[in-house]
Amino acid sequence: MKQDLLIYNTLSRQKELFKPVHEGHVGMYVCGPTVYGDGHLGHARPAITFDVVFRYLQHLGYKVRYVRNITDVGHLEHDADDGEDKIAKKARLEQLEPMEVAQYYTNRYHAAMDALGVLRPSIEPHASGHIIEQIELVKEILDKGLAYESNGSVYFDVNKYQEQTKQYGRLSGRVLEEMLSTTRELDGQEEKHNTADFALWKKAAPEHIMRWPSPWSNGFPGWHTECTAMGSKYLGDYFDIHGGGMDLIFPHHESEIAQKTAVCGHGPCKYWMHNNMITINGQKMGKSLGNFITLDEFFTGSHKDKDGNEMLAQPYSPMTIRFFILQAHYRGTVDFSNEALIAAEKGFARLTQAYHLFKNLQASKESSIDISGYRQKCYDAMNDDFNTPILIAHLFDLAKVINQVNDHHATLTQADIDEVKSIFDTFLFEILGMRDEATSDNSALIDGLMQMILDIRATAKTNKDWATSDKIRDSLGALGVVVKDGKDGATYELK
RNA sequence: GGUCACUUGGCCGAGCGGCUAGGCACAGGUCUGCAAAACCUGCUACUCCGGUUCGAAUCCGGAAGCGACCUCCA
Repeated sequence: MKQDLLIYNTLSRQKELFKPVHEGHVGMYVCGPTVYGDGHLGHARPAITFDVVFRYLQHLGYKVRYVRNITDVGHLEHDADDGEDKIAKKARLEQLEPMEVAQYYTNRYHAAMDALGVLRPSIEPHASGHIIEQIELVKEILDKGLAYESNGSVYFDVNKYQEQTKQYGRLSGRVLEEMLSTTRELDGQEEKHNTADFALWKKAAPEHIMRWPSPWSNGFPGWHTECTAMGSKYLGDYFDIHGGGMDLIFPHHESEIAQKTAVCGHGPCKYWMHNNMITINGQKMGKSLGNFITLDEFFTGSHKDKDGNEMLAQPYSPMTIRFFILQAHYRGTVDFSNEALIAAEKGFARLTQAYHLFKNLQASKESSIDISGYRQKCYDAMNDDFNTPILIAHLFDLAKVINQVNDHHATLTQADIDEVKSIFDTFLFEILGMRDEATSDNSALIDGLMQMILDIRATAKTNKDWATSDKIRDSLGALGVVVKDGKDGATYELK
């Protein structure tokens, strides 16, 4: 089935019809985590957003190479003049090897992403493993005359680049002249010819332990070189989609475009996609503000803010977090609140409970509801710049249909039942990547046991032995099994 | 200070000029031994002020509020 997919391109600030650079193939690069701390809710957003993009493109039949990097070097500490690597600083504090710290947090990141149902990318390159490629990139930019060496560091010459290309600021909508007049005074700027210039290579201070030899100094690569170098290496000089959080548009992605354009004469990709932020009390959740809640804290339900107040009313399962994020469009902000999370949890439970009804849904000769348009409506939602909230609304409509059939308020033919189930399988599980948390390896056994127990309870009810029937229900309830009496007997749900 | 977004019912959240999503919460009802679930019904909103239009939450102008970026950040 051919689907016309529209993607909002930050570069043009409008939705564009997606046409891959190479027919049938898609190259996608997404900025991954800096592994020097636990992932928080903000990290879940791009991971889940682009996971859905990845899944949907594959569903449409594209062969997708998805690259998401691990940043384990290069980003400077807050006091940028120290020239001290974030990883190195944390490592010294904890008396660990820098790479040990990076590995530790990489493992924890992977565990959290697995729990959230985020598929592993095709390639997950580490910045530290691509120092040579980054040095080569710096050399090329120097050869083009668009960078200069200064005291062992190398800086990108933004002014000169701008004279030649007029491209700087195109992605972020910035005007260079204005920036030059409004940029704040920063320490350690004396090496730069201009405040807008950015580092391609940084000379390491003596105490800096993460360092590599280069033609200019023992040091480390600049903030933006890894994505340019690794993107080119694995996806070529011009690939399809580059993604990341909106806060990376400037300076990170603007600089990436500058670096790539300096070398190739054009930017790295055709479509730039940016997810919006998650806010907490209306403010961006972020490291610098110290108002973030880690994913593990969500899963366990315990997080104290700086005043010692418990922020989480209860634990939230990974699927609740995922559903919460997917219920908003990726370009809008999402405000964290317990109320919204609980609503997401209940909403998703509604969908899974409806899904569980498929196995004992009775087919009829005729369908009283026309469900023929739903599959395409679901595609239409996804095709409109990955409008997952609309898709979910359609699934809720179908859940209602299922419940109506189950209550004999509506009828569906077997073919229509199969179609609805197929839509759920395709869109809820395959594309949105939701996982049915009630299913487990023991589900067949549990199912058998539960049928037996419910049988006994039905007998008790027939005998009007309410004491026994209530005892069974209460005991199961204590174990987290909800008994639901219906017209055609009882069913159960694992909580 | 500069640039760019956003402001929808009790809460979350779609919407891209007319038919006024969806979820959660709430209220009434059906079913039930009771409860829960499900189903039915109700609740009808677009920050403000102008303008364009037969018609605007939706387009244009202005105001207010809030946020992001300009500095590591998803």
